[in-house]
Amino acid sequence: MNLKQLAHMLALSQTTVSRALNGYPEVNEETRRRVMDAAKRHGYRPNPSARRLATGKTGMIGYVLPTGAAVDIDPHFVEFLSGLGDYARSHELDLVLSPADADDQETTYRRIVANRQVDAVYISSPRPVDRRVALVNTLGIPFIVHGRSEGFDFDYAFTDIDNEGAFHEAARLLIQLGHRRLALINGDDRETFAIHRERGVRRALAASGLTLGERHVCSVVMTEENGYRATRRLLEEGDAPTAIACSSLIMALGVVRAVRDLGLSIPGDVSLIAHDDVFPWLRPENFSVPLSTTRSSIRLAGARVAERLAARISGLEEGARGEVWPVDLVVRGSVAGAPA
Amino acid sequence: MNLKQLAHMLALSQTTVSRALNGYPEVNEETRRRVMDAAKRHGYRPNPSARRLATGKTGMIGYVLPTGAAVDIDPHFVEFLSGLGDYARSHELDLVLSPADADDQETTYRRIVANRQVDAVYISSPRPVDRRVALVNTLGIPFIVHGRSEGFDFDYAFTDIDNEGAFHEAARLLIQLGHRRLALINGDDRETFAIHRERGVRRALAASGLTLGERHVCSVVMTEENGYRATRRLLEEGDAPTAIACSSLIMALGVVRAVRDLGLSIPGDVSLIAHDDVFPWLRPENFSVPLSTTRSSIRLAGARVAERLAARISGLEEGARGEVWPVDLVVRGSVAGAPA
DNA sequence: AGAGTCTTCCAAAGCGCTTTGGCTTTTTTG
DNA sequence: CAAAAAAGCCAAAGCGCTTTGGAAGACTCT
Repeated sequence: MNLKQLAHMLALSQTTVSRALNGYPEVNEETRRRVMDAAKRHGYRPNPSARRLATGKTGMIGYVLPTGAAVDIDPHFVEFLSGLGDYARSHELDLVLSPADADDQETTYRRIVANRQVDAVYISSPRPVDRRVALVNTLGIPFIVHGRSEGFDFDYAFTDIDNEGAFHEAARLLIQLGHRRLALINGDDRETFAIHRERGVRRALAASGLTLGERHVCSVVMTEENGYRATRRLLEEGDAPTAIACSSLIMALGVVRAVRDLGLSIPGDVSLIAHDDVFPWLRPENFSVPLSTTRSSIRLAGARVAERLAARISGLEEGARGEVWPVDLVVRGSVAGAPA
Repeated sequence: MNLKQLAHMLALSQTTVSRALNGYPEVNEETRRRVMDAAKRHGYRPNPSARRLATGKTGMIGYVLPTGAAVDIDPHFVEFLSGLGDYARSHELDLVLSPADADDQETTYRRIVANRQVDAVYISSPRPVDRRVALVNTLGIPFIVHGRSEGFDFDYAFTDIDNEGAFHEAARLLIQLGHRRLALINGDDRETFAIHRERGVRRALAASGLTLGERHVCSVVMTEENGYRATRRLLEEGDAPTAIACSSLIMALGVVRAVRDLGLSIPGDVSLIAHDDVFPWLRPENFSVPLSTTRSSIRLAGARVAERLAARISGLEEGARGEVWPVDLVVRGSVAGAPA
């Protein structure tokens, strides 16, 4: 059933039917009702391909997915997606993932914009002066950055959490408990979130006249294994830290394992606070020693990004508004006063 | 730059240019070269929306993503996606995720087929007599099932691993080591893979005149927490098993934690074998006690599914061919002879 | 040389929708 | 009550591509 047929059976023109369906004002309310009614009764659904061609609107939001044998999609992605999808569903939006060579995403961005394959895109895991942000900004497609990039001469729209504040609070708590040697097991420090977290820790230390030892901060891909290795290294060297801040729950698993393997205990010998993105399948309260965390649901962020993208697509949101969400500090059993 | 302009500047008709570009035979080879050349030089790319409208081909493969506040996307998904994306990229295919109410995916399937939004779809985590498989089969869109459904009166194309064989081998090994009381911590037993795994274990036990105790098999969502709980329950009750087969590495984390919390050891008191889907961020060889696994890369499966979908789209693959991949049994330190 | 066959190209008709510009008819207004 | 404005509808022109049905010219064959 296409528009032509529907119009014919209503003895109206395609123009009128189209306008009635799309809520244009220049059609009699009764006519509109008739049309709407007939459309529903016959299950008429405008052909999206045709609509696309005519309007340029696709009803899809895009994401350029870096791929390659050596590229691992972050498990956070799926949780973010969960939130995004949930919102998208309620607004009849689809999500298109365009796989790209991790080293050449530009081509793909240009393609999806030039081809008008999507109405808007989002960018995740940004770095300072992220090229993707600059590119997408000049290409002129609506977009939201999940996270923050920095150092541009333009503003843009983003949704981020207060990583610096979160880790500042975490470090401050540890310092208050008497810890003097903190360590930070961080994610990839080319990404902004990691930079912000480190900054937060340093700021808290500095406020008490302390510093973050050079060997007490490390930046690794956030795997269980790397958490383990980093912790072994930290605790086996001289000048071992008495408290660790950790950028992910998955790494924290490794931290816990390493501490135990060394015959030490949490929080007796080492206090631990990790960042929790709120995975349903890995809960900090269920660690052997319940884990203190800085908590922010990445799923909620996904839903929010979708919401903002939808708003931008329909012109309800404009401008370069950035928003920063506060992060909860949840104290559980994994922190205690510094050992004597 | 569109076809019209390109044709005009070449002093050819749109027909010829279109045909030259799409490799039709009825065009002079030299003309074709000229066209190809000009197209490349001017960066001409056919508008996909227009092509879609004309041909119905979208260059996209679809996946219906169940969503909802209570729905968690399986972390396996992202790894599968990784492989899928990697292959899709090399073939200029995009992936569109259509979020659907988890309880009403049918509407979404019907929509994407009726609207011709994608050229093919894949289905994951199938159950026996899975409605999605039946639906998609009648809708007549090319599809591949990742996993297996059962009990239909028709055949279909799938790519699956030998879950039964894998768990049969694992159980057989444990039995050979003298274990008599095995337990299985399984995934959702409404899904085929879990059913197959249980069947494998039972078959191995039966071959030695043993059975799987009713309380020795459990079916849970595959989280660390559930692995922990299941293990506590298993080991604290009478008639505790001396060996555990576990359907996922994430649950195995919980198993290990529970065993340790009970003051027991692996493999001294309990032997453990888990299924490893090969996550880059969680490796069985890095468990405190290196974990024996049945191993099959879900990422490779993703790439294979993409490959088959691409083949089906271009008509290179037909029929209801199903393929079943063998699974490696990798023995590491977590298994040993049964305690006396 | 004339008929038949390829080869190579083209004009035009879709694909199904939106939107422009215009034409009636009805309502408002001075 | 005539003129102006508003309301309600339509025909037709796109959007940019593919594909059908020819047609002209080149080639083969008897």
